[in-house]
Amino acid sequence: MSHRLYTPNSVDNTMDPRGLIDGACSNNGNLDAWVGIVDGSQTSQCTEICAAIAAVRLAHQFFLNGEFWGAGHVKGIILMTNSAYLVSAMTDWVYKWKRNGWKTSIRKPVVNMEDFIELDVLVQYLEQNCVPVRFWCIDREHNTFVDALVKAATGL
Amino acid sequence: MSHRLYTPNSVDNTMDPRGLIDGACSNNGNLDAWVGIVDGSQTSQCTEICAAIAAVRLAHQFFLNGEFWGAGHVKGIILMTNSAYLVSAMTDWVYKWKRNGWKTSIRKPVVNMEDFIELDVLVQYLEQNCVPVRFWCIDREHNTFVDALVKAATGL
RNA sequence: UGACACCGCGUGUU
DNA sequence: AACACGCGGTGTCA
Repeated sequence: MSHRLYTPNSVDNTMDPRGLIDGACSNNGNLDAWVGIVDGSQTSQCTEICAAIAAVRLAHQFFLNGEFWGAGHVKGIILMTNSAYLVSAMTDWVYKWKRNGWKTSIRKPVVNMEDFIELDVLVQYLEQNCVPVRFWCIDREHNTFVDALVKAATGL
Repeated sequence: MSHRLYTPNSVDNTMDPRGLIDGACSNNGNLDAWVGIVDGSQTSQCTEICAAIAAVRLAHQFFLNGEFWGAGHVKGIILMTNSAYLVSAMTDWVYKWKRNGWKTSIRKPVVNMEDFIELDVLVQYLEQNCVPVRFWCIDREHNTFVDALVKAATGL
């Protein structure tokens, strides 16, 4: 995949490990926060999932491998996104999909199945290692905080 | 029934009497063409049938009563809809239903029986008066023509 | 199992 | 304003 991954260069050691993620596709999408994905060939939904995957991978390095900032100071992560699609998928639909063989409500195959499986595996691994992972949906109006992080991360 | 019926305000006298019909339910459906039905309490299937009934009633006034545009210039009507349910029902299933006492393939009563009967009576009456009635199923992709009529009829 | 319709929500791009 | 991508639900039939 030809993703561009954004991560903050310098982060406060005591920062609350809540993750703001965002995905964008094509030439005008360069939003990011803790983790952002920009890809020109994927669908918008795919970039949202890939951003979540990258964020959870960071969480793995942080919590399990202790590569970032020294581990052990926090108890879980919260992924905040404006994608109701992503939140509903990871908090509701995945459980049905794993039961029914990844079929849509109209019995068609789930389109981003592989990415969702990858994300789910990473999340479940964290959960089993006592690192709760939560998905929060935040609305467009409350993105002032996100914008600030975007500017800080991209140096704009 | 609390239907709203749309018909064109001014129609060319020589217009081809092919009917584009459409039904929608709830608050966001105000598509129409020659005949459109909007209802907030019926099912989507019911509105499709009701739109067909309204269209055939217009055909009655046009062909049999001569109320519209002067009769006698055309030889039949074609109802174009995107509802495979309506087309299959009127071109295939009704004949079985009239034979088997309006029973589904799993021996349940046909849900919109009364509306189908009303429509069938109107259609048969036209047919017996040498006015052929045909149902065509048109797909979503070829709705450019329909959209133009919708805009003209609704004044958007 | 398949088909069609209707409705709702969100995202992305121009 | 337009396009496309994704999901859920209900109503109907074969």
